[in-house]
Amino acid sequence: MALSEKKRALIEKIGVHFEFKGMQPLFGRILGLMLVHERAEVTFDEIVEELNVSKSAVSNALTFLQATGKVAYHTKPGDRKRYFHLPMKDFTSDMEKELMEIVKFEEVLEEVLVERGETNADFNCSLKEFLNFIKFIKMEIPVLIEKYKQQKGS
Amino acid sequence: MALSEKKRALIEKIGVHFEFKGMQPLFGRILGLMLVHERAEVTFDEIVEELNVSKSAVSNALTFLQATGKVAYHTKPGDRKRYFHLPMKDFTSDMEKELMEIVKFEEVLEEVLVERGETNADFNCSLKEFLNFIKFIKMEIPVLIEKYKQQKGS
DNA sequence: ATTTTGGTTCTGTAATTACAGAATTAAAAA
DNA sequence: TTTTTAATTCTGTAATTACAGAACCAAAAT
Repeated sequence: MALSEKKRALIEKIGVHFEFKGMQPLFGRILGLMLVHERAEVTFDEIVEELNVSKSAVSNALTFLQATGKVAYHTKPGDRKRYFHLPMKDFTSDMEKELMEIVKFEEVLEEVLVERGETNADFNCSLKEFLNFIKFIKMEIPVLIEKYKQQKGS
Repeated sequence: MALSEKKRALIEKIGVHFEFKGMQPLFGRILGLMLVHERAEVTFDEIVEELNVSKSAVSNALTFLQATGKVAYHTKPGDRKRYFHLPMKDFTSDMEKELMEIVKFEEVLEEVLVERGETNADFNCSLKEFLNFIKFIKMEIPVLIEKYKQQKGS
């Protein structure tokens, strides 16, 4: 299955996307390959061949991606290969985690506020406002996601 | 102004937080210093001394942090120094940008869907569902932030 | 006019990252 | 039993990152 030029370009684009999120380049490209691949699943060797990388790199990448829940695999009867794929079932909770990661800063800011003296009332006030805002977002994100699930179900 | 041990620890913690977001360690520690500092503003030299880093490192960091809008400075009459600080006014739009960054993936996924054939209806369907979800979140985030502003104003 | 202050820019480097390649292993096939 | 397949693990390395240090520069103070 030779990939089209367009698909190859997309894999690179997806790779860059995940690289921006702190992942190693190859890790993101593997996710990209799974996304654009017709079967939406790839074997170890297919990754090696399509992306032109070493087996060691693929092995490390798959170990990491599986450990972090980004990738899973299934097997087929009478076939020794593993078929790696994206676990698409629960993307909502994935997204929720990502969104909540941003508001994690709340905890640190709370500590900052405790540690700060009273000499700079203006700044302390801004900080408190910011904290209120973060807390608001933190509370509303799960509500938002629940709202989506409701709407979808109806 | 000698910083307390607790504040120093907090600076490191904040540094790690921003390092996780892809920033250089020092960049995050400078933001941390500004957060815990009583005056909530620091001079170039104060950064050098409190964080025990070179002037070049501080210069580079401040250039970057100002370019990306994370840091600003003001001056004082009869004082040549710049007083660097966090621009706390518009943290809501900062947060909005961060949240919207996550849903940027929508654009790439849309391209993926266009490029995929019809052979894997199941996967394509999951992809479409995921896209719907991302679009929903993308639409609702600005609404959420507006809601906060309303509530605060009243 | 020269020195000092506040900061920048350039050059080098230790440490880390992101792999490649070879050796290795474990299970299944021949 | 030997060989093949599917993957892992270990070792090395090119490239990049995150700084330090020194030289430099411009404006203000002396």
